Parts: sequence; structure tokens; C-alpha cells
Amino acid sequence: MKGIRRLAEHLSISIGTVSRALNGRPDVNEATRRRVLDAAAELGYVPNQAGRTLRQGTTNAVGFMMEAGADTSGNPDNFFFGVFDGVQAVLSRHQLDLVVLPCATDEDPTEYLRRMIARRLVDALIISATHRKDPRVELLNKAHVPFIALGRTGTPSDHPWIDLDFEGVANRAVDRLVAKGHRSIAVAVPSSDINLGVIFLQAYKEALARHGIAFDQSLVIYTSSSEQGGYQAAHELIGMAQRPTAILLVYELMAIGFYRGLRDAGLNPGQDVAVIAFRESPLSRFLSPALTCFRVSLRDVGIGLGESLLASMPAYADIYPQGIVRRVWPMELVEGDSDNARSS
Amino acid sequence: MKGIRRLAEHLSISIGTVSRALNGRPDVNEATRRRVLDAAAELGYVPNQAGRTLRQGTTNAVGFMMEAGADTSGNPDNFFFGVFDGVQAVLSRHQLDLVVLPCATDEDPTEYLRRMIARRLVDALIISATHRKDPRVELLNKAHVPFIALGRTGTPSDHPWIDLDFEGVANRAVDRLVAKGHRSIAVAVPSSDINLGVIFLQAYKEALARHGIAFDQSLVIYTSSSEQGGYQAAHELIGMAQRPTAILLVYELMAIGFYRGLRDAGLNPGQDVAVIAFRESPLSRFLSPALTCFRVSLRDVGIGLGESLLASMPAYADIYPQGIVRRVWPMELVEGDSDNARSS
DNA sequence: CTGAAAGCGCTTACAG
DNA sequence: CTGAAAGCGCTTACAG
Repeated sequence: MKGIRRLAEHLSISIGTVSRALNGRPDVNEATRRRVLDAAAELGYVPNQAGRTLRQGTTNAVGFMMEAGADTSGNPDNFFFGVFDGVQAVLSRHQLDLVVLPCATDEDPTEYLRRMIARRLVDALIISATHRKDPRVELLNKAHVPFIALGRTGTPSDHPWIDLDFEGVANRAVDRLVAKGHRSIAVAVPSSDINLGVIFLQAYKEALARHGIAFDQSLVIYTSSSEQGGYQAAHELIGMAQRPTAILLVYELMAIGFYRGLRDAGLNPGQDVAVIAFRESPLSRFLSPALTCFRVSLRDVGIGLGESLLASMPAYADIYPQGIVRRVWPMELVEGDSDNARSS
Repeated sequence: MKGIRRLAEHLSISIGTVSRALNGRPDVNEATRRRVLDAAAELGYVPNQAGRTLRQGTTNAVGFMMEAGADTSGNPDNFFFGVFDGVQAVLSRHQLDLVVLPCATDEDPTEYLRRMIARRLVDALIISATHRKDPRVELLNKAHVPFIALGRTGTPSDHPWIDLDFEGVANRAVDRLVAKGHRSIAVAVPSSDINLGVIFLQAYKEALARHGIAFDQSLVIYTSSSEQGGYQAAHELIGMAQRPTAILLVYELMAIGFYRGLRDAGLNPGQDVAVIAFRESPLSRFLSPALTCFRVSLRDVGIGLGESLLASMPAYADIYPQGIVRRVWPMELVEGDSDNARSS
């Protein structure tokens, strides 16, 4: 005999009562509950999740889908880990667990997600690395799986999402550079159709317009979000007929390669070319010159994701009554030395 | 009506036959099997995993436990993602899925693992970031959950493991530096009790001994495996009465901080202090000077982990007859410019 | 080759 | 407040 049956036998009561006691139902004698709880601890009883899932139709787990594709995992580990930590802080309030679902590089993300949904491993999902057009959104809507996206997408849908404030970043970065005399500002964005590149580029254009600077398509460098991509960006920038005096890098990892590329050509980052990169990470301040970039509390983003996801799940909607959350997350400027020099 | 019952009704056959057809059992008429397979595709039927798990006692999923603790996630994302990719390549051969279990920073790893085991979410586990003494090993043994460790541990147990060849790294690094005239070689290792630090340090001592160099405890810098840790290491090194002419850094991320720390003191990495760091990552070659370090195919390590894990699971042991694998994984030297200068 | 039935471990109306 | 029973969706001996 195993499981709840064994526990019930041990206590000479019915499995129904054991179950009710364990699950905190009010209609149980307190003395009985104590005995059950004590015996469960003593015998190391833990309910079999498959049994519960089959009966209740819920897994008590939330999935976080990740892709290893260059344009997102270029971020250091701590990006996602910071977010996980916040998500878990929320989920643990309700005995929910977070499981991360990594999509293999050789598998189509949409097919992967389809499989994971069919497997019914989780009750709800968080997706990240949203694309301009993202078929995963339709898939999740059709399957009626509650989900939230970390990142906006152009695919029409009324799902909840949280995204970083790329517009604010572009605005403040351009303002800063213009204030220091720069008029020719390049930008390096991902060459994939990941949506943040599109949003960032659009905001960059509008910021230039505010300052009466004409947008120049040739100053947009499409490259990969990695050290290598930054190196290539430097190469392209150096090769321009009129060399820009400043550049915005969407990913901080690009800065390592960009610095190197500039130096290989005898130029000094921060001096010959002002650099502002997107997200602050530990490396930002240890590079020389220290990177001017933008900070966000990953844990807070994770908490936001967790709470907003629960708000969209019927079983938790009354505890988190915020409805369908669509939120642009503010970021804070961190001044470094990479954009100090004034443009002549 | 739902699930397999619906499919069976649609075809006017029994659910038993549907199940056998779907699961590739030989005792099914081929024409029947075709009809079932076609109908399943048409109706989008996918077996409910909870039902299968309850009946079969297996989840067809493998877990990979991760900790966000500084000394391991200091690695860039691609470390674990590269490994996941290899693991998944193996698991997918058998319709097994990989789920990643991230332990929150505020939760005790052993307690977390205990919960995950009790939850019966996965059939087997991969653990990483093994410590000198690792209670998770005993826990997994006691629970009779098949597992493999990425990393050795001092905790006695006959479980399978794969670990990187820290001994080889220490040996070759010391040999190189000694050949260039260095006799005073510092080493920066994690201050936590993560086991690789212990192994690396031991191998470093033995390598010095081979060259008749006395081990000097004051040249061992205990610090965190991060940019910040590297910066501190530089600070400590600079403050030494007799400044070492070379240093071994266990994590490549340390190099960023170490370079910065040296430069802040007016010293040049690679020139005033030779640097060899441990694992090659994209940043290695974009730093200036490019880092001399050691390369490993993460995907191959993942494949090794996957196959060795399956070899330890009764259901797959006949397909992977390698028994209990305990393997030190070789690494390849990548020459950079950070250890070029000869010591005078 | 196929069907009918048992049973995996739970939770939850329903009676009492 | 507690017990007996049904049933979640599957797979698998067992009969035929």
C-alpha cells in the first residue's frame, strides 16, 4: 500500500478525510487535522502530483519558455535568472512552481510550444523574445492557455504583456547625445525580426525628429546581439563615409566587441565615438570606459510578470484584480564614461 | 466526451485499441493503426500526460536543476544553453523532454530539490554546481531517482558524473607560464565551497610542485566568480608585497574586472601581469588583450550528460550500455594575447 | 487482432 | 465532521 491510502490506513481513517485535512479544508476536526499532518510529516507523505493533476485538471506549475537564439540569450545568465527569481517569489505564495522550458536551437519555437501545451505540463505560460509577428500568441490563444509575454509583438491579440521601455531609452539616449553636440548618431539593432529592434528603431527616429535631425537609414546597423555583432558594428561604423560621432547599442554585450573593434582601428571608445548601450549588467561598469546604460530591476519585472499572469488565470483573478496588464516598464539611466566627450 | 474516449467513439473502436495503435504496439492491424493515426492528427488528439504518468509511473521528462548563485550563473547564458542543447538532442530520440528547474536565490537548494523530487515532475535529474559536500547527492540516492551530476563532489556516492578537466587546465596553464619564465603565479578561485575551486587549486599546487616551485598560500585569492570578483582579485594582487607576474582566473568573466582593476592602477594586463582564464566564451577574443583560455564543446558535454543519464535509468540501460559513467571532459587550449609577455 | 475491465493516486460531491 | 464511492485519462494484462 502506498500514497494516501497508506497514510489513511496508518491512521485508521478514510482517504477522503486525509485529503481534506491535508488540503486545509475547513470541514475537518482540528484534532484530526493535527494527527494527519503529523503522520504525513512522519511518514514523509507527499501527494502524487499526477493523481492531483488528473483529478483537478491543474498542474500547479507555470512554464517559462526560453529560446537559445542569439538575440536573446546574448544576455548574461542573470537576466533571466533575475526575472525567474521575481516570478518565483509570486508563485510560491500559492504553492505554484516555475519550470523553465528551453527550446532547442534546432527546433521551431512554435512547434516546440505546441508540444509543450499538448503535454499539459503547466497551467500557464510566460513567453519571452517576442517577434514582430509571433505565431505563438495565436497558438496560446487558441489553446486557451493563460499566458503573458515578456515583450510586445505586432501580432494582434488582447493578451497581457510587460515590456521594457525602449521608447524611454531611445528618447533619453538621443537627448543626452544631442545635448553633448552629437548630430550624427548611429544605432545597432538585431538583424532578426525580434520586436524590440523594431520598437527601438522607431523611437530612435522619433527622438531624432524632435531635435530636427533627419533620419539616415545608412546609420542603422543590423547585426547580431553579441560581442561579435558589436565588433562588426564597429567595423561598419568605421567604414562610413561620414563617420558618426555616437552610437546606441541595443545589447550591452555588443559593447565588448564594439570597444575592441574601435581600438583595433586606433580609435577610442568614449572619446572618438560616444557609446550608450541598453541594459546595465555587471560588466557595464568594469569596461573602460564604463558604459552609460539603463538599469532595470529584473526581480521587479519578474514579480510584475508573475502577478499579471495570475491576474489572467480564472483561479487567481480575484486575488490579483488588475485585469489584463499591458505595461511598459521604466528604466533608469546609469551614467558611465562612454559618452562623456563632447562632439566638436 | 474528451480525450482518448472521444477518439475511440469517433472511430467506433475501443480505447484499448486506440491506445495500442498510438503507442506503436505490434499487436495492432496496420489498417486500424492508420485509421487511428489519421483520426488523431485530424482531431488534434494528444494523450493527457497526467493520465499516462499516473498509469505508467513515468513522466517522460528529465529535469535540470540550476542555481542562480553567483558562482555558477556568473557564466554567460550560453554555458547552460549550450549544454541544454546537447541534452535535448539525446532526450528527443526517446520522446523525452527537458525541463529546467531553477532554484530561487532565497531557497535552500537541498530543500528545493526535495520538493521537486516529491512533486514527481521528472523521471530523472541532472544537477550542476556541485559542492565539496553536496547533500543533494544523498537525497537523490535515498529517493532512488536516477541522476547525473555535472561536476564532481566529495560526498561519497557511486552516482554517475561528468566534469570538466580542471586538472588538465591547471597543468597546461602552469606549464605555459613557467615556460615563459613565470615563477610567481597567483590563482583566483571561488570563495564558496563549490567543488571545482577545490579541484583546481589542488591541481595548481601539484603543477607547481612538478616545476619545483613552492606553493604560497598568500598567492591564492578567494573571490566571487564575477566581474566584481576579478576586480577585487586585481586589487589584492596589486597590494601584494611581491607582486606575482601571472594569474589564473577560474571564470572568464573575472577577466573583465581584472583587466579594469589592473588598468586603474596603471598596469597593463598581458604585459605587467600574464592572465590565463578558464573557459572560452565569446568575450574571450574581444577583450584586449584577447584571453588565453580553454575551450570545451558545451553541446558535446550535454550529449555526454544525456547519454550517461539514460545509461543509469533501467528503462534505457540496454540502449546505452555504458554503465555508470564517471568522466573528466578534456578541454582545448585557446591561445590569446593575455599571456604573451615573458617574465623578466 | 480487438474489447472489456482494472487500476494508477488523488479530490470531491454526496450521504449520513 | 467523516466515510464510501465516483471518476479524472490513460495503459495493460487478460480473454476471446
